[in-house]
Amino acid sequence: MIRTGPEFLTYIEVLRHKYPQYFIIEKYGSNEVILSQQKRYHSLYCIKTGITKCYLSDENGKEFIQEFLGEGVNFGELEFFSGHLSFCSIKTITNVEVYKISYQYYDFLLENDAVFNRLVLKSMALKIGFKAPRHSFQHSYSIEENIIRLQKIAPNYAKIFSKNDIANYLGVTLRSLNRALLLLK
Amino acid sequence: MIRTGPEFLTYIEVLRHKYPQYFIIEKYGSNEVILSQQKRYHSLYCIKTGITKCYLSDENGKEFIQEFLGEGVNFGELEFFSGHLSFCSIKTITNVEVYKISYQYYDFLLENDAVFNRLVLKSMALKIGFKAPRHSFQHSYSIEENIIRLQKIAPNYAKIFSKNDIANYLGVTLRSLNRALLLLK
DNA sequence: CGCGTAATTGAAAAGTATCAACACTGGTGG
DNA sequence: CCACCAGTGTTGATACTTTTCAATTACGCG
Repeated sequence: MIRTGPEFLTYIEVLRHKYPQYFIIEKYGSNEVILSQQKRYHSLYCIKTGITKCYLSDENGKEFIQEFLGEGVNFGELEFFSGHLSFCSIKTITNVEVYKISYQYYDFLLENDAVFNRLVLKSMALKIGFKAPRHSFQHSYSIEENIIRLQKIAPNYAKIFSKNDIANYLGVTLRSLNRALLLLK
Repeated sequence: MIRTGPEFLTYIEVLRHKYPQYFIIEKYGSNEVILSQQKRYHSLYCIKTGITKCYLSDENGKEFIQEFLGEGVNFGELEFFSGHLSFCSIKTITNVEVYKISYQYYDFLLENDAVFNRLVLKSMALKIGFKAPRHSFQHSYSIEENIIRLQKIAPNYAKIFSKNDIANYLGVTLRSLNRALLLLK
């Protein structure tokens, strides 16, 4: 449920010793926006500690949560490659530390470090593979079944996420989520 | 609605002159399965001509269409990087020609051709950026609004895709799609 | 012409959203 | 110590949307 990228994070830590000036650590409290959709940024981010949510909001202000991101997951790379504005917003859930790498240095690392390059490719492949089946599954099964699945993947999910976030993650209203939880008891 | 990758295709054609033995052309008729989900493959594919659909099917046999793929889009790369089985199935809609590149050669090109490497990264970034907002939009708006959006993006969509495919793409039943179409008249 | 597939439509059932009221909690200030 | 408040969570009633099921028609092709 919370995607992580330990392999990527480990390698970031290695690179940081070689190029310390490339990596800036930023700290956030809970409920802070790191990236806002439809804006221009100039850095890649990689989560060092903590949990964030990646979401799109529509004009009514409703959040559609794509996924929860944990340690080692990077974001901001899509915009670098595509040249587009940011696709989604990133907001912290817990306290969060991120490594921030300017696009300039990111580009350098991609060109000159084959291991890094391959890890970036792999992390993007995993990102796609993670997102795709989620919507399909949620669509094919009832809310109850989706909750059961959540409980299996992350038994402590209720302690980490607010009810609202869970509802937005499942793509249903809070009311429907509550009814489904009642039926499960 | 139909994602394409002209830039990637152009470069594939260039590479093909340099390494002709790397690229095998395969031809398919309509309604043929090129990739089947949860299987192991050993090649990357890039669409030369024609249209395919990328979908996941659940145990009831229902297809959940992720996206329609057109010229220059590649698939089979996620499995190469992640080492997982195929995420989704790919089935042709029209007649299709694909370039097939073995993972071995793909790997070689990634390591030794920086332009190719960057195009692969870009195409993956676009793939993510294309898929993400779709489910969000479909969820936030009514079926009618989604159809109107389809008509704007692809005015001739009805000539290319069956009603069933369109319903599966929008994530609704055929019955609901038909009712929405009636209401629009 | 007959067959299978695709498309259409109606009626009932199931699922979900909307709206509104109310409970619980922790923190703040009188 | 209590009253108040904001944020979060809970619940009921109703309206609306979508699915399910079933029956029927239209179309392309051997």
